[in-house]
Amino acid sequence: MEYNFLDIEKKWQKFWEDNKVFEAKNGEKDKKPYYILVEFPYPSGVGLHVGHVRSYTAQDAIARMKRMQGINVLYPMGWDAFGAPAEQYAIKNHIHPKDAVTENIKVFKEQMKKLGFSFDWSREFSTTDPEYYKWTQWQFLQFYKHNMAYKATVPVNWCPTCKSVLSNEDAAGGVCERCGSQVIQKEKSQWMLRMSDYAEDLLKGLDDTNFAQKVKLGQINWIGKSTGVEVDVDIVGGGKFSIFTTCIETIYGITFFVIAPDGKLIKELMPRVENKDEVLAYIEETSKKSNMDRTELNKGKTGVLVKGIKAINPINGQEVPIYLGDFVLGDYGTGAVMAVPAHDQRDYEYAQVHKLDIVEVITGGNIKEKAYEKYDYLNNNEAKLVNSEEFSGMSVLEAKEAITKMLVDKGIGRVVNNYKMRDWIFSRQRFWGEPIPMIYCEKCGWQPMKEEDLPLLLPDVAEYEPTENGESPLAKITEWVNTKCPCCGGPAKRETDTMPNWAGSSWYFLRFMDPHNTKEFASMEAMKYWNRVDWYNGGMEHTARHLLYARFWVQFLYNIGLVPHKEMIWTRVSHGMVLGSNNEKMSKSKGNVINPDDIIKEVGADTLRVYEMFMGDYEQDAPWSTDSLRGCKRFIDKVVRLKDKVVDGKEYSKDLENLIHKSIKKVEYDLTHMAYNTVVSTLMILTNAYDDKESITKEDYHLLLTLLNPLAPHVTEELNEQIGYQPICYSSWPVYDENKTVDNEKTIGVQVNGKLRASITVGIDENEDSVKEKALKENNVIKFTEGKEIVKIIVVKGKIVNIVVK
RNA sequence: GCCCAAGUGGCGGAAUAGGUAGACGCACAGGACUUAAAAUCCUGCGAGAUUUAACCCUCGUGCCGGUUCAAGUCCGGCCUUGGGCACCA
Repeated sequence: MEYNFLDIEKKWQKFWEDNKVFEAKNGEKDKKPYYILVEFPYPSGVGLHVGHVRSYTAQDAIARMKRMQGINVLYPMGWDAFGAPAEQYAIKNHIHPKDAVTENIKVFKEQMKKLGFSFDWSREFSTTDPEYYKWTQWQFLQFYKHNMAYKATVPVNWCPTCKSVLSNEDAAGGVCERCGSQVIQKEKSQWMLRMSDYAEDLLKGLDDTNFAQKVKLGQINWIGKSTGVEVDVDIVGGGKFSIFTTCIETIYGITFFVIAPDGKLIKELMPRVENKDEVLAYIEETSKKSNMDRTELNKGKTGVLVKGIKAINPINGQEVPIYLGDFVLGDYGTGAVMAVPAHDQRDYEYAQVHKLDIVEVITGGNIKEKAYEKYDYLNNNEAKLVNSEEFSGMSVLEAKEAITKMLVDKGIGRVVNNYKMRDWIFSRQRFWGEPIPMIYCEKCGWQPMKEEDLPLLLPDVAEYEPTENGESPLAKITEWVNTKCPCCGGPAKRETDTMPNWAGSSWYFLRFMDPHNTKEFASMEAMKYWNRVDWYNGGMEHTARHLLYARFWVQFLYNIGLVPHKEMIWTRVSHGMVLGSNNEKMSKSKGNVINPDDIIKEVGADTLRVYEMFMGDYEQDAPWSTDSLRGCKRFIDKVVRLKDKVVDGKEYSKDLENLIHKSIKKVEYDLTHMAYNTVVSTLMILTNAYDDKESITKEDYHLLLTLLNPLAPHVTEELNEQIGYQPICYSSWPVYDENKTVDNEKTIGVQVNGKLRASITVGIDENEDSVKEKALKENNVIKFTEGKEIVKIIVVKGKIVNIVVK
């Protein structure tokens, strides 16, 4: 029997929409609130990906089950629609990005509706809506007013051919993605957010979340805390600088210092440098290299001696040379390092290239071949200091402590933490983003716009190309740029850079709690009601950056009293990708892309949903298999056919009761533990058991349909209606009876010396002696125990018997 | 290089607290129904030996070792694949 899934799915989608079944109400007191979130998509021109279907279905299933359990579920959807692709598309096709985005959103929304996701559409918004970005801009002003936003000159990736600023992604490999020319570094004045001030709080805040461990680790790695000592170093003939090290125990091994070519220090030293030309040339060369070149090519080998200036090793007064090397970064630590070639492989290679001394200060390695590094000597209890004056003979840990203490006591050392995480570069030289609401006045400097003048709308323009010198296209619109200074009223100019894509997505989950508020970005009352995002699902690719930005944003809002928790996201989980059938990432060029629309037409949304839940471990990548999809269609068809076996009956069939209660328990547990694939297999087992019977009761059938409903909502509603029940979306989730999930009898294995030899059926409360007796009577057990001494018999109740013989 | 995850049949994968490895599905093979096909139903399906036949006979969860009455699961050491970070001092 065929069922007409296309009509059925349309019918129920309309029913849910007409009856506003999935709209969540703020402040509902009788129900527990629960906030389920999936990352809102970037509405690209290619439409929804089958990967979206996987995570949206998973969260949808939880939402549907929880609603039936009487919980007030918030499951919202919106659009993260600012960003470069829409702008590129607009440039190519000469249409306004707004129009492209509107069109794409329409397609996405239609696709989502066709999949039957139970989103609360009444809360929908796009980050590109002025009513939304008004508040993004407002929040930027709060950052500014609390001295958390500032202007700084930072190097950006610059393509000299396209005359355009590139993101790190577009400049991968040091080559412009569009035209292939060499990317260089160009200094630009940019808005920055003081995110590094929050490094420690972002680290500590993780304790107040329930993020998956790998997500936490991703955050920790990104923040990159390291504890070490900052030491002042005097320069021969006056002046000084500082270095940062995590290996202070090796300080006697210093044979040179290396300073960053892009740092401040070399600029200060310049007047005293004897080989100015050489040094300047090296600085110039470095500035041409993108970060990619600096990190990937010529690792640790390039550099130039700074002639005429020597530094003094602070611990023993030795004079050593100073080098310029591009492996030292101007914006990490102090922009200068002590080089100990004997105990750092990078310094070691550098010393070899530049023919510098290598002095061993920790025993245990073979420094003739390579550096004896931290990782190795810390794991060697025998390692002792040498060539280190009074510290010689100490263990590494003793020396670390003693040397630190001495430097601190002398006032030339400080214990400090450094973080890899930098401040957030918040400017983009792009049109399609939130305008930054700042105004520059010759007299008053940078001034924030008045809050009541927000939103600062993006103007309509005809051209989206950046200017010759890489300014945002907004710079070309003089009538928009020229304005009055909010402070003195004199002539002033607007900031023409826009915000990054990450801005709008850093707080959208707060807006969903109160999306129509015109007075605030979200009321404290609404946020207190929903409390926080209970369950946030997204791809692993966003766990580092998006999540970190969002947490930073929220922590700032918390610190100025605008949100109820310092962490507004409780659980964060990630899903695996849906790969092409060839086990590779889906892409147009590989020709392995599956379009959900085609699948819906062919087998229906319910089948697609069930298949994507069944395809494998949710957190793991899984390849697409059309054969397996058909198997899921067969399963749904079987459920449909079961209707012919239904007879009246308000109770579960006696012989199914046990399996039914077990199934309820397992489906409920697995759904909330992301074991979606076993939810499907459990329901297949139940279906097969029904199918083995001549007839089943209406109640049996209704139960199966209810359990399957979160995954396959349309067909289950239809069949449920046909047997005369009220809609499942208005029904309660079944409650299992623990007593009825337990088997009265169980078949357990009997082992002899750990090898399975027989199986016996035992009662649930059968005493140990009786079980032992049964086990020993088995023919095969006798065969293996005959003539041997029974040492002991282990009986694990309901599980196994193991007879140990000698 | 560092960090993380994962390695189980022909394939996707199951095994919730160390307790009968391979649930469920796919593919494949044989059969039933049919004029035929599709659909459906039934049977088999890790490897190997042995056998007239059958069997819980042996081996088997990436490799080597260990702990345990018992290891896919725990411990130590490797190998491979995928992902993230990467000259971070």
